[in-house]
Amino acid sequence: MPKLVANEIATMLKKRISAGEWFQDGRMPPERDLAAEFGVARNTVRRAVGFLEEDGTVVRHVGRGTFLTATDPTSIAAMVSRMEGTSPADMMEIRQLLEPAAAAFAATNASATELNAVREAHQAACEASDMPDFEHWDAEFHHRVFACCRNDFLKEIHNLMRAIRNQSPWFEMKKRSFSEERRQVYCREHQALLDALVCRDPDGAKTAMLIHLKTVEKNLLGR
Amino acid sequence: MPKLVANEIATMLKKRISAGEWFQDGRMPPERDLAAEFGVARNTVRRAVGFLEEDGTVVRHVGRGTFLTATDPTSIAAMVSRMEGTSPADMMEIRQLLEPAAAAFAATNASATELNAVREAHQAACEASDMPDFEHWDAEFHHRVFACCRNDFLKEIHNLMRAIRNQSPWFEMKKRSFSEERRQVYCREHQALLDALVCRDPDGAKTAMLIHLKTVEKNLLGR
DNA sequence: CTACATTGGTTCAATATTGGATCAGATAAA
DNA sequence: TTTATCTGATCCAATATTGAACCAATGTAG
Repeated sequence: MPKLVANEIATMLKKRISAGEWFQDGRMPPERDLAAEFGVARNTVRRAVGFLEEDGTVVRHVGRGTFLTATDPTSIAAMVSRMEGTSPADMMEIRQLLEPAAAAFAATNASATELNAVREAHQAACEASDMPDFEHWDAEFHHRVFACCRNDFLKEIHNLMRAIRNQSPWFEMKKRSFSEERRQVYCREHQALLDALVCRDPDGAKTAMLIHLKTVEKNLLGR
Repeated sequence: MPKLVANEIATMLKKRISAGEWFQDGRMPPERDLAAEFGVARNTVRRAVGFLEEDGTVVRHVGRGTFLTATDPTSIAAMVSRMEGTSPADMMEIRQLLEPAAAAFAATNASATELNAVREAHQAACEASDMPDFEHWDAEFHHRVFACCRNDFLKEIHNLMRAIRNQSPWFEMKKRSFSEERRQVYCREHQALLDALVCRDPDGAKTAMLIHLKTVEKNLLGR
């Protein structure tokens, strides 16, 4: 069941743990200190830490303190939690690695039905009236390109990237960098990519995707 | 200025949900906040949210809040479990996409310390006496190349691939395809890659990695 | 060893937050 | 007009948070 402030505090604590905050001695600050730091009552911190105790990321001892359990860095859960802290710059670098290649795969592998799905997402993005609507169809467009690749693993990697980018700090960033002018540029670039796909032109698709991602990077990171 | 009706608000909310706005903890803002944000009475927001509740996209709890029900397709756990079923062919395709690029990054970004770590893993693999030992240092060699990339996300993707390949069906496959002769080929190819890295030759490193992975693919998939 | 400070464990009453429900009046469309 | 919808307001019920006090286990200084 979802929780409120306590849950948010638990999330913050997890982030700071996975960022390596208290790894030197594995000991967390006292609950009273955390309460003061977060500006909430100790009871609330206690609930938050209770959640961490439930998933076993932490153990508590009366009179001694709260300690991190030795998390296996090779566990998939640990990897995923580290991935969630991916910086926008790192993410864009990998997108520029994967997505042009995916576009090239798509040009040779896509079925007519799949290409139609890409086209539909493109048109919906072009007709979108506001930022969340456009954002949705933009993401859907990229996702449907990956769906054409016939490589399930690649598709899942893209799902992972999409999920990371859907987290709130990213959302704020995208909202800041959005403008009607940029939306129209994106639509033109999507169109170029779509054209290359229907022409079954792998190199053209690859190039079109790379150009598009360079634009996105410039808008998002401001460089 | 068009008037906001409950239905329109409902569709706006749906868009924002599908754009990933509140996925971080699945909790929507309080109705009173939404009412203020949309500049509309709370009753109207209540009807709008009521529609979302009817389609089951949302559940409401008195005193707690309104929560998204859609967790599944975007759940990271679900993605990872799908990834675990990745076929060797799909995996090799993505390795050939990522690892040559990673090798190129490594050639330009690696510190001397990191290059030494790569060399150590290479030597340990060359001196390995049995297949599990070699397998370990081989994986470690590739991992240390990724560690040179200065892109944490890329490093984690490689961790993920490594974890998947460490599962038992993969191990059996690797055991079948192993031979002393092949081990020596791998060592020579690793050496070529290492040489390119210490020469700070991105293109050479990329090519060496690609050649190596083609060999691995041929041995593993028999084609 | 003793005395004291620190820290997590527990409980309780008061307050704040949040969704649920209803009503009278205003506004707009048919 | 009639009908439907939105508004602004009020109260209720369920849940969360607060602030405080006290307990028990542990560590530390003397």
